[in-house]
This record gives sequence, C-alpha cells and structure tokens, in this order.
Amino acid sequence: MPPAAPRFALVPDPHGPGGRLQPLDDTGATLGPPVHTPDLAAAVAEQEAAGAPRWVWAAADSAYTPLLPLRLARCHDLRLVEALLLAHESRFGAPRSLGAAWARLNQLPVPPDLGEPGTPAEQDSLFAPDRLQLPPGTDTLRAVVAVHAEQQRRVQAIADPAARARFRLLVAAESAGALVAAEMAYDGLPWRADVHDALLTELLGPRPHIPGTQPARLAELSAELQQALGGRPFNPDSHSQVLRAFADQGVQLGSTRSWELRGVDHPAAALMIRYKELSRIHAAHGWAWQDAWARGGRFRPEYVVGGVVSGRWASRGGGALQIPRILRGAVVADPGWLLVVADAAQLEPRVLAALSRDAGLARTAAAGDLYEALAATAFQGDRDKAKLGLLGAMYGQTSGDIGPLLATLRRRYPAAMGYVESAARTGEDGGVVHSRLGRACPPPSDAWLDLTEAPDSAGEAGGRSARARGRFTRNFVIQASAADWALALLAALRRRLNALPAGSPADRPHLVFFQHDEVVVHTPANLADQVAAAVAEAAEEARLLVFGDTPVRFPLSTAVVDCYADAK
DNA sequence: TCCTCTTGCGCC
DNA sequence: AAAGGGCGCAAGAGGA
Repeated sequence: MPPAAPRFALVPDPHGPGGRLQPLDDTGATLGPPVHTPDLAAAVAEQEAAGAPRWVWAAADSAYTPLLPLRLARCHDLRLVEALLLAHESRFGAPRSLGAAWARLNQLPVPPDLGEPGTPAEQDSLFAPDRLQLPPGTDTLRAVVAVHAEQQRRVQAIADPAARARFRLLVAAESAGALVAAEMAYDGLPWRADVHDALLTELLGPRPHIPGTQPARLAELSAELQQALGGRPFNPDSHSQVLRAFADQGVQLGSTRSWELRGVDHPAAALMIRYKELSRIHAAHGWAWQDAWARGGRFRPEYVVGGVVSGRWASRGGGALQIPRILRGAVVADPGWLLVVADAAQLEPRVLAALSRDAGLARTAAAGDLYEALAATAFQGDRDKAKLGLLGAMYGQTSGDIGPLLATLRRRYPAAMGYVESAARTGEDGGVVHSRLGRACPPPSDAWLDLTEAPDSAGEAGGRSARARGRFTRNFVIQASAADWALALLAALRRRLNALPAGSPADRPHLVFFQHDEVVVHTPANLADQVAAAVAEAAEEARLLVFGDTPVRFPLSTAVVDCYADAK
C-alpha cells in the first residue's frame, strides 16, 4: 500500500478489477511511486478508511462508476475542473478531456471532445471506451498526475486571494457534483411502474396492445378535432396541417402554441389544447419512456454535471429534469423508506440580494416569502406584481406592462437593479461575467447573431444581438451563482448523509434527485428526521461558504413524504 | 432513407 | 416595432 496522502491519483485498469494509485500532495507533486493493485475497490476503500483523501481521476464515469456502490468522500475530477479553468481563462469551448489537457501540456495536436462537431462518435466509442482521448501508448496515470499538477498551478495563478479561494471551492463543489451524479445514476430514482401505468391509463386510456398505436383518448380527441374543424382528416401533430385546418374555418393563427390557442374563440381550440397536453405526456413520459428508462423500479437517467454553462446540471435520456408534475405520483419510497423533498424557496431573487449586497432587498429576503415581503414594501401588497417585476428584472424582460414595476424596483432597490443592469451592459459590450464562485460565461459568438431573423439592417441586427447577450449575462450572474449555492448544498448534504448512522451501506440515506434548486433524499424511515435536519444544515453551510457574511437567508421548504407528488 | 432544422412544451 | 434566462426531447418538415 502507498503511504497515506492528502490526494491519490487513481486509474482503473482498462479491463478487470485492478488499477493504479499514486500518492500526491496538494500541489500535485508525487509522494511515492505508482502502485498497481489487483483489487482497486478494496485498495481505495482501505485508503478511504485511513483518511479520506481527495481522489484525482480523469472523469467520474470511467473512474468512479466502476467502484460503486463504494462511497468516496472527495474527488478532483480533471475533466470538470479543466472545463472550469478553460472558461475562467477565456479559452471557452476548448476540449476538456484528459487527452486534450495532456496534449496542451505537451504541445501535441489537441483531440476534439466526443460529441463535438467533427468527432466520429462511432469510432471513438469503439476504440476509446474510457473516452479519455489520450494518444495511443500514453501512460494514463502519468497523464492524470501531470494534468492535475498543472490544474493546481493554474488555480494558484488566480491573483486575487479571495477569488482564488472561491474558485477552489468551486473546483471542490463541482467535483462533489460528479460523485453525486454517478451515485444517483447508480441508485436510481424510485419509480413505481404500476402507479405510472395507472396514471397514464386514467389520462390516455389503457396501454395500446400494439406499440406505436394511439391510445384511445388521443384517438377520440383526434376524431373530435377533425369533426370540429370541418371533417377533413388532418394530423394534429403537424403544425402546418393544424394551421391550415383552423384557417379553413376562418381562424388565422400565428402558431399552434397553447397560449395562443387559449385566446381563440372556437370549439376546436380547447380540444387542440387538451390533445397537445395528453399527446405530450404520451410521447415524452408514456409507456415507451417507461420501457426505456424506468425498469426494475428505478428511473436511471444520466446526469451531466456542468452541462449548462451556468453550472446547472443537464441530463441525457429520459428527460430527467422535466418529469411532469402530473406523473410525480409514480415516485414512491420503498417500503420502510421515505422521501425527504427539499427545495430552496425563491432562490434566484435571494441570490440577487446576496450578490448585490442591496440592504433593502436583503431585508426583504429575510422573510419566508420574499415576494410577499416585497409586495408589502413596494407594491401595495400586490404579490403578483412584485414577483413579475423581480423576475422581469432578472430575465431582462421589457414587454407587457412591466415598465412601471421596474421603475419602482429601481427606486427602492438601486443596488440590486444596478447589479443586474451592470451585468447586462457588460454582456452587450461583449464582455464576460462571472458567478460568485468564478464560473465564467462564454464570450460573444456568431450564435448571438443567428438569433435574429431577416434583419432590416446590419446595425439593427447587431443591436438585437447585443441586447440578447445582455439578457443572457444579466441572467447568468444570478443563475450561475444560484448553481454555485446549489452545488455547495449538494456537497454538504452528501457529506452529512454519509455520516449518518446506517446499519449497512444498503440502509444508507442517499440522494436520488437534484433539479437546480431542489433535492430528494431516499431514506430509511427512522432516519428521515435526521435527513431533514441535515438538509437544513447543508443549506446554511452553503450560504456561509458561497456568500460569506450576507444577511440573506436561503430557507428550504422541506417535506417528508411517501410519494413525491405529496411534497408541497 | 438519413440527417438536420424548427416547433412546441415539459421542467427550473 | 419589438420588446424573458437556461435546458432536453419528440415529431414533423424538408433537403441531401
């Protein structure tokens, strides 16, 4: 066994249960020679028990997933940290695989990331199962050690000590996210197929015997629609055919969007809206979805840590972050277990209050219901107006009757409004903004120009494009700082959950869902109260770590339930 | 037939 | 006149 060390580089063998370890110090210097072990999981567990080092690996999916259900406390995920550093160094979009980082370090040709344009995905999935993109013959452990040392150097190079400390926190939190994502994919979200099936049957009629056939309720609605629109057959899933069918009845629609149909005075409009609602459930989360994603009592999506530039997670497969509320009844705790569901109330306006240090907004954010307090202070008690105004300010909305609301906010909360307006100006001028912990937004690109269709003149297109980017950077500082807080919460919560007394690893409370500002923990019933307390403590820890001495509070609304649908 | 683009809607 | 941020997914449209 290598000696105890604060960090270990870890590389699994390409085939089989073995792997290599090498002890490192915090700068990334080696503290001993590489050691090969025939049983990597056992060797890792031994070191973990000896002192919970930070495990340094190329990427969690190749290094951590094979070790599960082993739980590790800390890691440094080179691929995720490379992405953070590249963005911070204004080299946004450069490939972030271990191979790419190694190539940059050694002045070699940089391989594109898998899934990026120009990469033959098939070839790589066949010949590089670990997706590391290293040149053939390269010693993976050597590359891990070298790239890690280089990353530590780059973090150390951040000049401002406070910004450097926050970026270190970002590196740790993002890496903790990699642990959580791998564990959640492994454990899965409890999903009762029988309950799901009953919900679908209630909405759509029984499951069709022949796959691909329309369920009864959709077929009925189709027929009723056809009748209501003159009797000629048309496909309600085809926008152009729907537009034509309505036009034939003298109803000119600009689109087939539900909100537009809602204002249409024709009996077919309500049918169309209902058809779209049900057909969406059927297509996106129906029986085919269940067969593909929710087998064996668990829904197992793939989470993509840092999949959104703001630091929010994305997901691949199964629409994990878009589970319709109407189907959440299918998420039911196992017998003897419970779900602890906690979501941060009005996270983004609170983040704005903390970021901008606006004393007035911070006072408002001390209340349980921020919008209610805001309404009482500035909008004669009209909560809807307060919410609309604040969301409009955070998103850069200018339409509707929002002007007076924004004027009120600007007068009452000059620091907060100044903060988002300054972020917007930076974006319009082509600049880069950062989250609280230092996540950088991408620079302007042609994509912003593509937003504009049929411009009257280049100047106008440029103006629209600049304003679009201003809205993006305005929102980025808030959304990304909210993601900073959420990741810190996740890391703190995970640590607390792993410290709870569990009879065996299988009895341990574990995270099963995370959606931007909401977490769900699946826990043995007898530990539910302790889990609920742990969530609250983690939220407070995240507040202190990310925002320091802000008076703003980030309250959670927490529910201990048997079924996800019963939360809030 | 395959592929990319667009549309629309689910979630935050 | 136009005027709200971020995603993933499925289906249709339309070109190669």
